[in-house]
Amino acid sequence: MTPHGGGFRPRTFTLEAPMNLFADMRANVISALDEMVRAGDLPEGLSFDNVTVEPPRDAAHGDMATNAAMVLAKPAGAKPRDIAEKLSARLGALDSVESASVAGPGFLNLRLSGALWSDVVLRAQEVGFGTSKLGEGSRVNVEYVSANPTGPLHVGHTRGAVFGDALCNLLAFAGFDVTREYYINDGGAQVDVLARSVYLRYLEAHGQEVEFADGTYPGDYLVAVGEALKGEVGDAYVDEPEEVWLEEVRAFATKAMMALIEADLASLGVKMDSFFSEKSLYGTGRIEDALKALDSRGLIYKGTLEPPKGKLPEDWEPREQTLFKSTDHGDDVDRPVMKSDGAWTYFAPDIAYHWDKIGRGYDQLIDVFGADHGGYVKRMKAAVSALSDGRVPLDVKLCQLVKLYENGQPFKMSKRAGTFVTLRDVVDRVGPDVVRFLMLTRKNDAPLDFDFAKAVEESRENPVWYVQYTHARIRSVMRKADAMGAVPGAPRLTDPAEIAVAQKLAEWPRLVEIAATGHEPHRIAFYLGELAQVFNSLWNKGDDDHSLRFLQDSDPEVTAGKISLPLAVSVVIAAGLGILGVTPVEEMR
RNA sequence: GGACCCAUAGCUCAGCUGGAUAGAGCGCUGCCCUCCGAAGGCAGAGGCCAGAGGUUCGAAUCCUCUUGGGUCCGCCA
Repeated sequence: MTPHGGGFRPRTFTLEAPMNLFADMRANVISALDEMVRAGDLPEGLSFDNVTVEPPRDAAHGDMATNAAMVLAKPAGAKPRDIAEKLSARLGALDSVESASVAGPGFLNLRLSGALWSDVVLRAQEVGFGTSKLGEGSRVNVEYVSANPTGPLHVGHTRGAVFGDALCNLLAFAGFDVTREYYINDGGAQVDVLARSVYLRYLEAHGQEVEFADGTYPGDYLVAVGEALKGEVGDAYVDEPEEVWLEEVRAFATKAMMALIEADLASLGVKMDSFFSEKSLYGTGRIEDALKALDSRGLIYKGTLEPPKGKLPEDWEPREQTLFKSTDHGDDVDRPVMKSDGAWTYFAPDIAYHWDKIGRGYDQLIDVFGADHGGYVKRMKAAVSALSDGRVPLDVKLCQLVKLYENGQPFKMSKRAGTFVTLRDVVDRVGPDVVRFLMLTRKNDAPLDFDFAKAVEESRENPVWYVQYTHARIRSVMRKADAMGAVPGAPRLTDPAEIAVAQKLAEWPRLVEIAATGHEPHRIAFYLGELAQVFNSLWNKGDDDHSLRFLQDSDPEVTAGKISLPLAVSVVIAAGLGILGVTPVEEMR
C-alpha cells in the first residue's frame, strides 16, 4: 500500500466552496426531503427551516444526526419513525454515507464512509480551511476600547481590547468586511481636567511647586507630557489664565494620550482602522442633524421625567428637558438629550456618532462596552433602531470585570494612589499571547479571574500552554518527517482515536460560523483546547501501540500517510490562534 | 421601586441558539509511567442544571414567578 495509491483522491479546494461537512449533509437531507415530497411520502408546502444536521452528543451514535423526522412529524401528520425510515433509505444510498439508522424518538444517525474522513484531513491542511462566505457582502463596524483619552489603558480595558480584536478577526475569517473603530471621548469635561493636570506638570517643568487638588490627575505619566509641552511652547503659558491656554493644552494633551493608548494597544497587537473624535461632532451641526433625523420621525419632545423610584437623590427636582422617545423602540423610559441649561447630554453625541456610522452604510454595528455601561444598551439600541428605521442591527457586547490574582491571592491595587494595574503591566509580565488567550477563556459576560502565576505555568491546567505545546510538538514531528524525506500523503485512518481527531477537525468550519454569528470568540479558544485534547489522546496511544505513531522510522512511505493528520491539526490550531491574535510557536523555548 | 447580566460536579467553568445517558480541567480513588517533544497517561466515583409553574414529541437552553449574587438607574462623561 503506497500512500499515493488507490485511496488517494485529490480534490480541488476553493474559497468559493469552503468545506463544511454538516452544511453539505444538510443540503443532502433537504434534497432527499424534496424527493420525498415529489414521491408523495410527505405533503407539499412543508418548511424545512428547523431541520438540522449536527454532531451527536455521543460519538457512538454515529458521525452526524438529523432531527428532520421529529421536526416534520407534526406538520406532516405522520409518525416520526415512519418519516425517519423513508429518509434513511434515501440517505443510505449516498456514497458518502456508510449507514443510516433510526434511533431514539426519531433521530436519524448517519455513519460516514471512511474515505470522507480522509478528505476532511486533506482539506483541513489547506490554509483557509474553515473560512466562510457567511459574511459575504456584509460590512460590520466594531467599536471597542474607546477609553477616555486621559491616561494609559488599565486591565479593565485590556479585556475589551482583546475581545473586540478577536471578534474582528473572527468576523473577517467568516467573510465579513470589518472596520475596527475607536471612539475618542475628547468632547467632555474630563479632557478639560486632563488639560489642567498637564498644565500643572508644565508648571512643574518650569520649576514651580504645584499641588494636585481633587479633580486633577496626579499620575506621573503626565510628567513627560508637561515637559514636552514646555519644549513646544516654552514659557508662553506660565502664569497665564486658563482662557489663554486651555484649548491648546487640551489638544496637545489629548494627542499625547492617544499616542500613549495606541502604543499600549500595539503592545497587545491591536491596531485600529479608524479613530472617531467626539469633539468633531460639536459646533459642526452634526449633533443637530442627528437629532433632526429623530425629530422628523416624531421622536423628540419637551417634557419632564418621573423621578427615579426608590432612593431619591437629595437635590432632585422636576425639570423640563428635551427628550428622545426611546420607549417607542424598546427602552424603558425616554432619555434626555439636552440638559435643562441647554447643553447636550453625553447621550446626544453618542446618537450623532451612531447616526454617522449608519450613514457610512454598515450592515451591522457592534459596540463592545464594559459591564458598567449595561444601563446604556437599551437607549443605544433604541437610537440605532430609530435612526435606521430598524434596518441596521446593533449588538452590544458587555465585558465583565477582570480580577487579578497572584498565586490565588487577590492582587492589591489602589486607584486613589494611582497604582492601578495597567495594560502594559500585564503584557510586560506575561506577554501578549498569554494575555490574549486567557482573556478569551471565559464568555464576555462572565467575570474573569486572571492569575499571573498560573498564566505562565507549564501544565495541562494552563490552556495557552497546552495548545501551544500541542502545536510545537506537531511541528517537531513535521521537521523530523521532513528530515526523513516524508511528504504528507493520503491519510489512512483506521483507529478510532484517528477518526476522532478527523471528526474534531470536521467541526471547525461549523464552529467558526456559530462563533461568528453569535459574536462569541471565546468558542474558538475552547475548541482549540478540545482539539488539542483529542489529538494528544491519539499521541499517547502511540506509546502502547507503536503502529499509531506518526514517525515510522523503518518506513518513510507509511510515515507519509501518518503525518497528514498532525499536519492538519497544526494548520487548524494555527488558524484558530490567528483568530485569537496569538502567535503559534514552532518550539517551546 | 425598576432595568440588565449571572446561578450547571467539592472548586473553576463549557454546553454548538430546543435534542438522545448534561461535558472538560483541577481535586478525589485505583492502576500504568523511561514513550515521535519529559513538564504525564488510562479508568472510576461525583449532578433534582438555584426553586416552582408553563410552552411541546423533547427544556440546562424559550416564557412567567420566587430566591440568592453582580452592574446600573434625571442634569456625572
